[in-house]
Amino acid sequence: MNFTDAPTRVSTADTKTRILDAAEALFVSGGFDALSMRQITAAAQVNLAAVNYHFGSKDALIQAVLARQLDPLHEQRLDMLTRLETKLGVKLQCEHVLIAMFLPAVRMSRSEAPHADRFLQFLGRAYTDPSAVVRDFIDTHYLEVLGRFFLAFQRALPELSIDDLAFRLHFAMGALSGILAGGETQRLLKEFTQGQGDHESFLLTRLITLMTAALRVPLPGPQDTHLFDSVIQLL
Amino acid sequence: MNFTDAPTRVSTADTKTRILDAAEALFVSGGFDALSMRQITAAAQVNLAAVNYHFGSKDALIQAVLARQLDPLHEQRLDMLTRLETKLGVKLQCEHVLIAMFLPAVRMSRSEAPHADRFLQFLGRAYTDPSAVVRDFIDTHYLEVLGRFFLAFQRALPELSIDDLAFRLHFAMGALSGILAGGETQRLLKEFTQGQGDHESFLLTRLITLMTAALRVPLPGPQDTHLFDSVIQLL
DNA sequence: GTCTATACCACGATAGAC
DNA sequence: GTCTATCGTGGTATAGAC
Repeated sequence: MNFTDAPTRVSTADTKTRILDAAEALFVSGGFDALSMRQITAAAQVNLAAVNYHFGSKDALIQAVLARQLDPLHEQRLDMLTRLETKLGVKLQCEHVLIAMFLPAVRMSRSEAPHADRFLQFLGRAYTDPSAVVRDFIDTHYLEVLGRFFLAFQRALPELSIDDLAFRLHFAMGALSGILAGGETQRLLKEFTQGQGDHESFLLTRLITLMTAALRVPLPGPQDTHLFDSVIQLL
Repeated sequence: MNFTDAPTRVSTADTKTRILDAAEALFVSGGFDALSMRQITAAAQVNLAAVNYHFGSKDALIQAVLARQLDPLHEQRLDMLTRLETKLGVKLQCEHVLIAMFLPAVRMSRSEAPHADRFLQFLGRAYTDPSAVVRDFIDTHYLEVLGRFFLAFQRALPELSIDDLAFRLHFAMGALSGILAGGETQRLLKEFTQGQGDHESFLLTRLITLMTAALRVPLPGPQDTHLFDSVIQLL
């Protein structure tokens, strides 16, 4: 009496789920560009038109794939931030906020959910994929979470103006993307996956240290450009 | 006796140059994806097959467009770095190296070359374009220059191990991309273009301050993860 | 050597039959 | 819900004119 089949290579689940699974696997392998409707439908063993029927378009399909993985992540991020805020109150530092951003992803990759082992690979793809569809979705889908984290950063870094904080957060988030996109990704993922606590702590601390430095360093005033001007003299 | 024509909307130059100009203009407007062979050849008033004949492929064409603008930039960057190194010797700081990376772009945008005014727009596109072709070209084309700058950073930051420096440079360069890709781009470009020295100094100093902070902050040791561990306790 | 006309194949999307 | 047929557009390849 096997009404719920064990997951096999080609799932016996309904068409919609089969399409989602196939698209997700192909997306992790090669990103959005290297992914055609004909490939997806062939892998999922459904008809070419099925994607358009169930999701409306290729863009909508990839957004459904992204949402299925990112929604729980964002939930955990918000949850962890809330718990840290209530427990620490005014003692909340920007390091804590950064932890609330990074730790849930590591945690989820170790859960016992269906594709948890591939989760960090998926996350790396999603955050670094060059296609406009993926980037737009990440941005808009992040808005709510980012707004919540922005407020937390504001409280942790009251000495920064709103504009300055936005500037530096752009800087710091870009830096994270740079790390993920660069050659360090594999090493990071390996450490994240294999690390038994020590590596994880060390690497997270490392990332958070660099980010905190950029978030906390005081800016020179408009008149305080001695170094720059003196260099100009040399040229 | 006008053998050298004044630049008009549709140049009377040879086919190859006309294609390059048309592709460059369209690239600045909408990026690589929003750019088709049929659009390019129509704008350049040449046959569709001309691109393939002269450049081999659409990818090769865009690489030629990129090289025409970026080669002089890299030359100036290396030149400025060399001059700073010879003048400052062991007193070279990482701020100076960063200046050698950023200032040439600002300088070139104010030169009297044909399309100098559009240069920063072009640069913004080139460094943030999501397409794989553009990114790969930028990366590989940068390798020589980046290697040279990496050595300069090594001398300016002898306390960092090679691995650590590589990690932090990825971080810092990703941050720069984040700034360029984010909503700050327009403001930056505007300041860069309009600024008469004060704004330029201030913004460059601002960027360089954040980067220097991330490059110079000491990392906690492997055992020194108190903050992190204490936070873990809370959750 | 240059340039043109044209054919080719893969893509995403859609209408309409079943 | 599912399928087939087909459309428009993309990059590319080539035969042949000049």
